[in-house]
Amino acid sequence: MPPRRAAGGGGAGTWEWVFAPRSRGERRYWLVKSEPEVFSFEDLLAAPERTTHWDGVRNYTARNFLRDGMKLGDEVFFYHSNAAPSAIVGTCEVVREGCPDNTAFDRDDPHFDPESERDDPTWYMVDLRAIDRLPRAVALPELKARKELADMTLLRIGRLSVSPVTAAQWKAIVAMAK
DNA sequence: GCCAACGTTGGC
DNA sequence: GCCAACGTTGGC
Repeated sequence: MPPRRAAGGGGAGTWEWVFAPRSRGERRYWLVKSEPEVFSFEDLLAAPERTTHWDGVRNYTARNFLRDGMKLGDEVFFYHSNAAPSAIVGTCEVVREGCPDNTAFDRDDPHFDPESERDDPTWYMVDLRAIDRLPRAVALPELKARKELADMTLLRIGRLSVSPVTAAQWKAIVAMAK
């Protein structure tokens, strides 16, 4: 069930549907954002094994999705933010589940966080492998125009860089991209 | 624990 | 470049 409200970190209960136990073999869906100027879907396709660490996320709600929500084989939309147009452009899959984000321990990394300890890490990442470009990018205004996507977390919480997607939303968007 | 100030994200 | 949204910080 999608969230009733766009509440962010607030009560843990808001995100119960995301962390609820899965039925056997159940696959779930997600969306990650990246500014194409920084790291684009093309960059992911060009990466070794078409895989990258999805690190540097410094928001607790997003961290919880990375650490506890995303499981091997889950599928993930790749969204270009701050782009012209901002759009969902490709799909990837989770190839490694949540593990500590080492960039938080590196003084020279822009995402260094002195509060995060190696034996009790604050921040987590997953590994994502590109599957494919969408046949057609689906731009933000198109998403907003669809009634059945009104509850989509991407549209509700603008600042969240990792967000859940329901199976119905996934299906609708894949159909839009044809 | 409240809330104002501040910083960041990201659409436009 | 502006600004709305909202998460985070810190004073009290």
